[in-house]
Amino acid sequence: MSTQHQKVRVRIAPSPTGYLHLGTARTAVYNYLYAKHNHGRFVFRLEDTDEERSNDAYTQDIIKYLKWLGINWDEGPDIGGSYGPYRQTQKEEHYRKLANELVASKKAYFCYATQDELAKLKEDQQNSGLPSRYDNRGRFVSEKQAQEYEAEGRIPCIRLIVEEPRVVSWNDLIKGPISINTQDLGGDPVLVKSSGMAVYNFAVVVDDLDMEITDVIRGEDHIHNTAKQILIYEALGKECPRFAHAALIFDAEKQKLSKRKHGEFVHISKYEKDGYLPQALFNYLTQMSFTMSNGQEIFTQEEAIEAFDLAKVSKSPAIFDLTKLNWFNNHYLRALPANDFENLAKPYLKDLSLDKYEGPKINQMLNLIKDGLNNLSEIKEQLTYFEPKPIDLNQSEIRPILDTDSARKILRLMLENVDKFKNLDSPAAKALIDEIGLSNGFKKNKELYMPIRVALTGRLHGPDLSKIITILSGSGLVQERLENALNLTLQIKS
RNA sequence: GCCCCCAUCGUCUAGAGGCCUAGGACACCUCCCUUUCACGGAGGCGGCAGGGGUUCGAAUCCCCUUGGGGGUACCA
Repeated sequence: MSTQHQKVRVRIAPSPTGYLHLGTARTAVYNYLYAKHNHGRFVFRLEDTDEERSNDAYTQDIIKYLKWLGINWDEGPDIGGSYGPYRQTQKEEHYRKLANELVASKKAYFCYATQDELAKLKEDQQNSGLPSRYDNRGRFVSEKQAQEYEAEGRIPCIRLIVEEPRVVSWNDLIKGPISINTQDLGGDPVLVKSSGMAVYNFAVVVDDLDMEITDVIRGEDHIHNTAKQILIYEALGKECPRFAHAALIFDAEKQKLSKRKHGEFVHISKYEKDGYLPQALFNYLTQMSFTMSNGQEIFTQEEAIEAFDLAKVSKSPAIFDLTKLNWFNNHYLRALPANDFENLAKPYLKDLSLDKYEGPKINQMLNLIKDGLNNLSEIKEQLTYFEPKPIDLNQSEIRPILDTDSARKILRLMLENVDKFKNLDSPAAKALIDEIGLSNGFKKNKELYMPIRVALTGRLHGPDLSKIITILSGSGLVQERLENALNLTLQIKS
């Protein structure tokens, strides 16, 4: 194949009929890695032939989030390139011209069948238990009949003549050999709609030819399209690129990820908003169906480029596993330099009333919980007890810890010494708690620490107690909460 | 219905006929670290869909069955 001597050129060709989707992103990742691995070019093109559903807001979203993921293209509608235009709607004339040439060379024909006729055909076929397909009737329309249809005002579409039966096959770079009989393709496929716009399968082939695409890497939902497209390449007298079809991404019920069923969970923007790092998502998407030979799972984009190999991409579908994504994201969050983490985390504090804290204390809070985060949107829930609001101590898990003589004693002792905690760093605060406890017969155990933790946070679990006190000190909240807890447990006693 | 693709722990996978008593990761469980949680460390649970072949030998090759998925538009 001559393509083997050419420089690799691949593309991602989304249609702007929805926000950037996990499946599209994964396909983009594969194409990008393949291009970079082979020192080739990566092209971004818009397949906007569906004028009904296309929307510029979707285009902007797709571009934004592909870039967010760290995927950059060498040519595209936004940056241009020497193989443009990169939007199909700008190539309408071009497609039509090529289709007309196919008609002139008797490889295609005008088909005057109406939507109603086709619907009737389909219905009849279904009623008689036959597979529904176009019956190629338009091939045999006489010149005279055609003129009559024209006179009637019918506007034809253009269909490709497909030889049947015949086997179309290719060696898929992911799946291996695939063969499809032309009889199963549904009849002569439309090339140009009666609206004058090229149909997806035709526009794709023309574009891939125009852009000298050497490798087409896409989802396996395109396998039958590939057979049709190979036929179009042939009719055009051109050689095909190589094809690779990746298995789809499923949900936990093994259903294809879809906007309809999964809503915003398939949108990349959802993950950005929830506080997932692009490197985590990129890493997860890459390793989901691809394993490095040494088994390494955490890797940089550079390492992925170096190792990527389509032959090692799994043939079977993978279930999108949020838990595993969380693991990756936790890893990358922890790996972030403190400054970067703080800057990324700040926006997630906006729904918390933390005005009374100074910048350094805010940063301390964030670093307190950094190691346990799956994503940034978990920050809010984990820091609520720093807000100057009352704490609910009557929860069934919490209350019994306060209602003991020993708890009342330590709370009272802490209150007596509360001023001493001001301006202490956390090791000093820890030493002071221990000193207060030990000199009053406590041991360094739950009995000493848990009532304090519960009084201050209303929770059984959380970061280091002395660090919490350090941040809370100076706000007046330590004293207020110790008093509240003590009063509560004294009330119930009397 | 018809066509195509796929089939190893719950999930993602390693495995290209002997290295497999099937390896790793996530999740889960136990223990350690520790005042709690998280992080980290050490263990554990758990799988070749079924049936026929081929072979001295099969998770690996072939066939059938079953299961899952995708496609069957003048959508992309």
